[in-house]
Amino acid sequence: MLMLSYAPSIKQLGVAMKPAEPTPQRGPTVGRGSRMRAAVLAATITELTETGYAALTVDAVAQRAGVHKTTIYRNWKTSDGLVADALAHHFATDIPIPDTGAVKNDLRALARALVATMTTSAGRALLTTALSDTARTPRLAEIKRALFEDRFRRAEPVVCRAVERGELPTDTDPGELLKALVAPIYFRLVFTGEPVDETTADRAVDVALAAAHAHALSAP
Amino acid sequence: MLMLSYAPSIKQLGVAMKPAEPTPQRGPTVGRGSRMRAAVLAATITELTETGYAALTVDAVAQRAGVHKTTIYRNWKTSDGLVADALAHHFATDIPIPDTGAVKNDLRALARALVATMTTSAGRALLTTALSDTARTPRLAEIKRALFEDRFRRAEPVVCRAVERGELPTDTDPGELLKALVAPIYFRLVFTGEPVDETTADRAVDVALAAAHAHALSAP
DNA sequence: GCCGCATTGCAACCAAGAGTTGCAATATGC
DNA sequence: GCATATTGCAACTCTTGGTTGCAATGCGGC
Repeated sequence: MLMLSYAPSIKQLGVAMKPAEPTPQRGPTVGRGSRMRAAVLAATITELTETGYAALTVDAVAQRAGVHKTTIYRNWKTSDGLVADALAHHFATDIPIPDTGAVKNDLRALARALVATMTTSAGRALLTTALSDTARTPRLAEIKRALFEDRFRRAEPVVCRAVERGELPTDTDPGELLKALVAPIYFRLVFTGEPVDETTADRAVDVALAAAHAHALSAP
Repeated sequence: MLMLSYAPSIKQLGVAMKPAEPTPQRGPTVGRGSRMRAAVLAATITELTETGYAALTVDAVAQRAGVHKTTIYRNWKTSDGLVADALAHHFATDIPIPDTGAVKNDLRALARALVATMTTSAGRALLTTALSDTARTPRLAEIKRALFEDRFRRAEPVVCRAVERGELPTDTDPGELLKALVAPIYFRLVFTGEPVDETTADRAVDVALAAAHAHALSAP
């Protein structure tokens, strides 16, 4: 399905992707292994954004990374594991939790940050990959959970503080409100394909706050 | 096995298929061709629900349908076309548009109908298939559009009638309200995997109505 | 500087699925 | 019953996923 014509300059392109900054958690092994790792993960992300998850080829990733196919198979058990590893590595940055003193500002910051990350090419690749077939690939399902659900949990204090300040009804469920906040954004990204920008984020905030004030977001 | 009937809307979707009627002037021929067709489409749905779209093989569909692989390749141009055809047939039933005289009841009927169709095994198969890789398979993208967006357009009169009755603010945008209605349902189905039932549907109605009354769903 | 060892490159494999083709068998509509 | 279109069947090619044995090379320790 994927035609791969041999390009002699691929090795030059692959190395220029990401500076070898492997963040070795264990000290001594800063050998070629980690350089290979960084190159392969970067190449995987690039391949995901360009050809998509369904058409991803291990050979293409290997050539883009300037590495042989066998090396990838020896360092990652499956191609799903490779993709999951690359996505987790690329999206490992923690979302900053705002605390401006006003719910509306805090939620706007959260929603806009979400829109910002998901409208990048890597963000779209993450969406299509995480939603592709997680039922059969536990590793991807785990990544999905980590990248979507766990971010909720970190954002819940924003809602709790608002309730304590009296800005929101006491029966407001933090998880419900956050889901009501991001659901329309994800829906547009995944289903309708409408353009999503800061206006979309701000409108989502208004909808979620209106629902909370109407006591429609109490604990289920 | 499910019995499938012909749906005239398929041809509007542009799904690649060979017309089963060699003599169109004399009505549909109920020869072996259409029996084969029905069996193959039903087998495709079953395979989708059991093994998923990514792992779908034409051979498996053929064996399940009691048909040879060649027959499928001769009647459908690509496997994507087969899947698109099967999904379009299976979900060709128009959602009934309620008109009870009260918005809340109408929206509840819509939301509950959506939940009912999407919580079946075929509904889940539709979701995972439509979200798998629509960027590279135009036919699946078209099916997605037809099955998600177009249902909105048919449901818009529900909102328009409510505005005319004075139940909703005059600045309410029908599309925005319907998107706010279904987004949390799809979000739970696709992302969080929470159990989705009629309670979820009713809560989505409350959220959407609260947002509309707060003028948060005006035209964008 | 040199050496041992782990890692990588390489080519050759195997397995499986997509898709095609020529021909025989068969059911359908007349 | 017969002509014709449709299906079954087997064999084939091509691509991709994934593995293996062996040679080559880079790394860290001395």
